[in-house]
Amino acid sequence: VDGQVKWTLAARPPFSLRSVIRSHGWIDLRPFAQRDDALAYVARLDGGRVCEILVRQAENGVAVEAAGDLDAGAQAEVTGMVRWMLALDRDLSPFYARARGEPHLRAVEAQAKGRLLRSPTLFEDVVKTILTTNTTWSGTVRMVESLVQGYGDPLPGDPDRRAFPTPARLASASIEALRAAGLGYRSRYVFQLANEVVSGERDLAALRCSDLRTDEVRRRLRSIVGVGDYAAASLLMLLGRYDFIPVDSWALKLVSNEWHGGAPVGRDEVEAAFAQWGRWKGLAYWFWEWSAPQ
DNA sequence: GGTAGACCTGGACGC
DNA sequence: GCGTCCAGGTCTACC
Repeated sequence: VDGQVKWTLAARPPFSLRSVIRSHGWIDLRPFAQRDDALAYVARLDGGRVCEILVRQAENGVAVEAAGDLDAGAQAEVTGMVRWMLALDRDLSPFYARARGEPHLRAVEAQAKGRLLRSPTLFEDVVKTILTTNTTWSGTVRMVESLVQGYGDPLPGDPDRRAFPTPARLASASIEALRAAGLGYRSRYVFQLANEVVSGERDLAALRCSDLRTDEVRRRLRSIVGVGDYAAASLLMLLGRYDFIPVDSWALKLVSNEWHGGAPVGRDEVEAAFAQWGRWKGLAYWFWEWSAPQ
């Protein structure tokens, strides 16, 4: 259509785009997509403009490409988004130092594992996380797809692709409409969160700043209706706080096979298995190379 | 502070 | 074919 802007961003080494993309399932959720070796994302910028961002591995970081004639302000906004989505500045050196002594984490440093792909806004990640609970992964993919198609702003030139819905757009929907979109009982949670954000009653952006204690961030996340222990731990991981393990049925299975001979275990056993990792507990769990076949 | 029951939905499994 | 169970859990109502 119109022009393209291309620029590069440095990452704190070691960095691997491929490892970020594979860090968890988020890449399968719209508006993320994978295009060959590139990470694609349909972004909605501040003024409401929608554009596609393409990110590729570069020498010491990533090359960013955005369609359309972005002015300096828009370009700066995209830069901020990409830095956040890929956690380009994250320093994992203490984790890597400890991981060197652990055979089950041997590969993390060499493959630059540890960064988790995240959405540009915490709102989007909270909604997506709520949509992972008590369902299958294919269900999550379907629900996010439905939300984006139904309420996201279209990409000019390719209106089948859409940005993630804004809180305002979701707040202006109805619980019934969201339920009909396939969210089931979770529609109430998404609707309420969107309304809290729009009214200013809930400041998710504030949770991104790092000077709050992890306990306090966790308390605030848990106060979102629909966010329980698992979802809060998951979101804390995305925020770079690894003190809690997102214990789901899968985690129970893994720990049971690894250390308990397949006997049923509970949340406590999962936490205990990784307690020695302290503030790196969540990462050690997430990137653990399990010895038992899954 | 801890634990049954209910909850949208669709895919997997047993009969 | 149909019922049942359960999934990357959480809420609510009761102890």
